[in-house]
Amino acid sequence: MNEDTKKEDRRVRRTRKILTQALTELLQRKQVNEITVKELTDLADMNRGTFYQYYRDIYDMLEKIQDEMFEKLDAIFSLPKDGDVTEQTGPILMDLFRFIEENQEMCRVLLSPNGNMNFLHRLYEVLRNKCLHLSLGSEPMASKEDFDYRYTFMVYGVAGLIRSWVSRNCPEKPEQMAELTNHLIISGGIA
Amino acid sequence: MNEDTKKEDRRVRRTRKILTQALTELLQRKQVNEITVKELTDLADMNRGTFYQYYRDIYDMLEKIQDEMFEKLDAIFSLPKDGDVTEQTGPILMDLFRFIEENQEMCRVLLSPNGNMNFLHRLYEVLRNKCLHLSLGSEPMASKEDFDYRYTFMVYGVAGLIRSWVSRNCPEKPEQMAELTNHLIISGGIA
DNA sequence: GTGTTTTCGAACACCGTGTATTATAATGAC
DNA sequence: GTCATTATAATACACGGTGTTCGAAAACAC
Repeated sequence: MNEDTKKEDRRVRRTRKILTQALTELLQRKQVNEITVKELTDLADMNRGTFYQYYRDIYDMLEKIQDEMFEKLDAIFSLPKDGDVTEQTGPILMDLFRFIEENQEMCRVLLSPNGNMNFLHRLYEVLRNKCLHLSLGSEPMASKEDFDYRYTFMVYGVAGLIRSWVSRNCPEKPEQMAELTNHLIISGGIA
Repeated sequence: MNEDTKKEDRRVRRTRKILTQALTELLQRKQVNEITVKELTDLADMNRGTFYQYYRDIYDMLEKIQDEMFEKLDAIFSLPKDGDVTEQTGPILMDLFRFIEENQEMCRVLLSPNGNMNFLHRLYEVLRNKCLHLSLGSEPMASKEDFDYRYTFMVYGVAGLIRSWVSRNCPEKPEQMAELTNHLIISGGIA
């Protein structure tokens, strides 16, 4: 029994899981704003009042699900790595794409047109702070703003890759995507 | 009296304008899902029933506002250009950034964390189909998928530039942004 | 001015919301 | 297995926004 589960009753895990599954299913066919708590709990075959024991409303639920995802992601990036390769983006990107593949269903939904802009922004922050520490020093000269725009260009580019990948149901392997990404951000004139 | 206004009663224009202004104001301080029709029409000092004469609900309104924006944008890109410079992205990007600057308030809201993923996707489509016709043929060899990912990387990169720009209240001139963008997509290894 | 169109004010039923209460069932510790 | 604890179910409730309707008043185009 690990750190995550020991605090939770088995019923709580079950309830959260079923609710999340139901929400994922609903999000695949309609927008968040069209989803009611009643509808969700009906689909989950669950008492409506139980929902409110965990979430304030549908949006709160979606946010909490995202919180969980980014907590896990942070945990992955906080793991000690072999040797001292903290400057290498390759292995980090590998971890990233593996994680996204594992959570592709939710990622696909959240990055779709019906998705959530906040999710994209949080992904952007993670990419920027944890995955893509690049030195743009090789460029001859650039202002602070210039640097920032280049960085943004690159980070959003990677976010776009991820969106495209999951929307196609992840046909490429995470390793391939990590390699492609690495290539694009290096040969992409921003390195 | 031009094509756009002749169909509309002055009152209709006024009503639409006031409602749009009120929505823009509300969107700056709260999320879409927290906005009610009652609240909107109260702020607009307008009968609630009048709202329903034009929109089904808040989301419908937001969508129709976006429709208008992209219609205008399409119109701009359909304008005949001097000479035969259809292969040049520079002037097109200039038009694009000028348009975004003019509509920066709404763009800022729609690209913020409280924003609308559908708007980003539509922007993506416009960029891809109208603004960034690039030949990636100079690359030695690439599969169809590879090409697509590179393209996505670039287009999302530009979308990121736009988001970053409007979120800072457009400190740079549209011309500067067009130039920067042009530089990034050309020297950006994708050319 | 006249006919038309829009907005307003008011009323209405409807339904999801959020909360509370009690009873029942599942769980974990022993 | 027993027991105390905790989660879920069942039900009821008031509340408020929704979406629609109607006639009256106002604004409009000509």
